[in-house]
Amino acid sequence: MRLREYAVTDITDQIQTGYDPAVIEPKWRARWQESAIYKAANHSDKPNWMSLTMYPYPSGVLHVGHWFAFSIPDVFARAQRMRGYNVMYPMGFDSFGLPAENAAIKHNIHPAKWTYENIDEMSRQFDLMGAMIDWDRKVVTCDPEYYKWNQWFFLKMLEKGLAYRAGGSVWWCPNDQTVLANEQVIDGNICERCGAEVYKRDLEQWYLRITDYAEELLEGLDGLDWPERVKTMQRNWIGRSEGARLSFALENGESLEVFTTRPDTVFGATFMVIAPEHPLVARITTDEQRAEVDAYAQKARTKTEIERQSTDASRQKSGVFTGAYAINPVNDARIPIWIADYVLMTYGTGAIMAVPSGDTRDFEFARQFDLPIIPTVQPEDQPLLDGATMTEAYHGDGIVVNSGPFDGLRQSEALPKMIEWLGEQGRGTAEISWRLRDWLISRQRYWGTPIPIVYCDTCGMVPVPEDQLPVVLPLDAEFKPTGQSPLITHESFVNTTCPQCGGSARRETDTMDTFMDSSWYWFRYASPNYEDGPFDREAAEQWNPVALYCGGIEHAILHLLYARFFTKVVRDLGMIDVEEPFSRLRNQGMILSEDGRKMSKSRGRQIGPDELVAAYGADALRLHLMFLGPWEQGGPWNDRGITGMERFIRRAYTVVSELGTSASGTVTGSDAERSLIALQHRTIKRATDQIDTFGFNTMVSALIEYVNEVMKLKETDIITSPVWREAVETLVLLMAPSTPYVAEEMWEILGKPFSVHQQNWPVYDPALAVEASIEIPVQVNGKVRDRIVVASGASADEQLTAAKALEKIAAQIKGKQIVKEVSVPGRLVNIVVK
RNA sequence: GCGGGCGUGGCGGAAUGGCAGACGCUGCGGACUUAAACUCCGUUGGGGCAACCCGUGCGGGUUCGACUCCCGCCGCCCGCACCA
Repeated sequence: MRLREYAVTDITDQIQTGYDPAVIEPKWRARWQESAIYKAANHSDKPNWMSLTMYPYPSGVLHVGHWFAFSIPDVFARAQRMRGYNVMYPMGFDSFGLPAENAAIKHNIHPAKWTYENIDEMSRQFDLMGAMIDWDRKVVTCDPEYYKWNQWFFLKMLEKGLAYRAGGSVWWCPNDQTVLANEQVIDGNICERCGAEVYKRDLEQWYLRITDYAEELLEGLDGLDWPERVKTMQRNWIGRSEGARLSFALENGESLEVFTTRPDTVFGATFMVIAPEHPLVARITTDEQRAEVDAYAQKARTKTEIERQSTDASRQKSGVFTGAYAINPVNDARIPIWIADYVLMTYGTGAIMAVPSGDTRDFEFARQFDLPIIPTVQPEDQPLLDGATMTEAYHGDGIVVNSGPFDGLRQSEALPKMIEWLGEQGRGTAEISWRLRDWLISRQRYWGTPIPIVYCDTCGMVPVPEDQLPVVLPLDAEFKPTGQSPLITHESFVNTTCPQCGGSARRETDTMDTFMDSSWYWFRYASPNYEDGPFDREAAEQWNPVALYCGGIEHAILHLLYARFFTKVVRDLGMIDVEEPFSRLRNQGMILSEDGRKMSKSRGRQIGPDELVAAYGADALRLHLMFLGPWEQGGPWNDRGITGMERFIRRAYTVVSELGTSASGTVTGSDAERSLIALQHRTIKRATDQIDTFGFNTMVSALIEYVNEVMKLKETDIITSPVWREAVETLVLLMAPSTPYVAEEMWEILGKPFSVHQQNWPVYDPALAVEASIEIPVQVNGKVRDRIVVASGASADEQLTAAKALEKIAAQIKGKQIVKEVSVPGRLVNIVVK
């Protein structure tokens, strides 16, 4: 209804220009739907190209940030289609998740109702945008037909030992009332979703063994055309460290295992540090030290992770001696064992050998508690290091000292030899340590996929058989946040029979992390209604790996790492032969509100596209979003420039409308014609190149410049030439991906058959792009003093001669000595004088 | 602390080592109009009447020529961060 309102105020305007988005946009939207031109067949004589964009959460309405994220990939998809690909631009909704549940609690509306209503509204807005979405492939993850396959994947992973249940210390969000995966905790202790402070709890939960694929997930990054930033973030997260595991004998007969990346410095290990939570602590602490150790361990437990890991300069190392000693395996030195909170139980073995001469943290600790320091690497060309006087640790290369048989070697040579030697002695082995932890997928919430497990009093934990899937999420549950899954109180869901013995049993009531849903959804697009599995292999092979994936940087680790993991699991299940899901990744920047802050719904800072579409049309809004700046950069929203885009469209529309039958003359081969052809081909090249490099802002510039030039020519004789017609047709074709509605309208005005979106992209011909003559600058001492017009293809000498003949140049060089003459054909002339 | 990115008019931004500020917005002047809006034309980095001079965060360097490359700073943003 809103769409109509604008016509009243701008009615005179339309009479003048004829361009009326309020009329043409609904017209073509209906036509596209009727003719189903955006349906992507799985098979075609053209190469397939899936242009995937991270599907949205159905939060309610699309704001301009969504348009930014979705309309620009649409431009790309449309261009790819015109360039000869069979393009699929699918869309779906990531529709399980907390906001639905929160809305339910707050507004007393069922999550399902809320979710499906939002999906309807957002689908409408996608259509408003003019996106070439093939809705027949829509994926909605809260549909039982979809989440059934989440459960199926879970069971397959269980069979393969990739899913397991285990107890442990896990992150708990008191606001969302659920546990979280490590990846969902940011800045040490903040919930990625809601921003609340999270803390650790000991709970038994379901995990997926993503660590089995750590090596492959790391190596696979090298071959991907992804932003370097994202790859770096994943590498950091996976955190591979090469080193060795060493075993230190204890005086009670046990041994203490440590992981170190610097086994070459083991001769400099003067004490050990173990995490306060380390299980050995209780057994090795001496009676005299016990009170102090217990007090420290207790204090460490209550500290938040962020406090413990803070590296503030003000913060000093703390720790307590256990009273126990370990034996350094290489020199039998008796060294004290301390506990300190700078050693984390969650990394390595939870214990370290401390080498204060080579590690900054150990150095600080040694100085703090007056522990000995023995240098093991002597930097070359520097005074001899002395443990008593060193002011900081040295971790560079140098000559090995104080290390028995290794003295005199270079540190870099000693490292592998030392590992080998330790191995021979049975005191250590080369080892690789990872920062990556297994993926915790249990959530104590309602609006998610039920985990298909049954607990039977006699059989224990029993997976729900495949043929009984899906385990349907009951719609009549009480979904209030209690810290337990709301399903617990749903008697008819919980109480079931054991699939093995038929006796009474209880269902698992936790649901899955919604990142499960998004870890394979794009496979589903290939065969969205397939019933014999998550996807039809043959169909999926037509579209995978995904040629282009667009989405926000915020998923650099979370979703993108999980999706890569799932792909490798799917491959190992023999379901499809794909190594990596997304060959090419591009991240859009974030559109902020006008005051530069995040466009959050709760703070009312969302800018809705409907009003803008009503006022300017979807085409103008699409152009405006393209033109804001580099797509990968984003920035604060403003609508100031949108009128410029509207003007551009009107000009194009005017040129097309006035073409008529004027261009029915013959080609004369005039300079004007040649010049227009050259302009046309240069513009084709610019537009084409800029699509490939995601330079959509400069692509729009190229189109605007083209229209502006063409507008000028409209007043000349050239409009009788067929060259003119071709130039105008090219304009419409080049505009088609960016402004799909008006391009379609203009194509019709030109008398061309439906649809402009099924035409071929104009082909650039370098030979035709050359102008007869060009203007180049003439510099004296690097400063532009004048310009000359030369025939294109003029030689360096010809340019120079012409330049010197210029009055201004002659004046500049008069009475001076020419030191050097630079003449670059087609670029410039520079005369250096003194 | 480590890693990455960025710094250009009033604003968004553009520039394979070759005319800095394309393109758009805004502003200013004009045409059209009874008037306004729309549209169209011109103009719009600073200084100067002009010739010219100064200008891409700061300081050096390489080069005939540097926003671009190199070295050293300053500032902002992002990621990682006691990971052994």
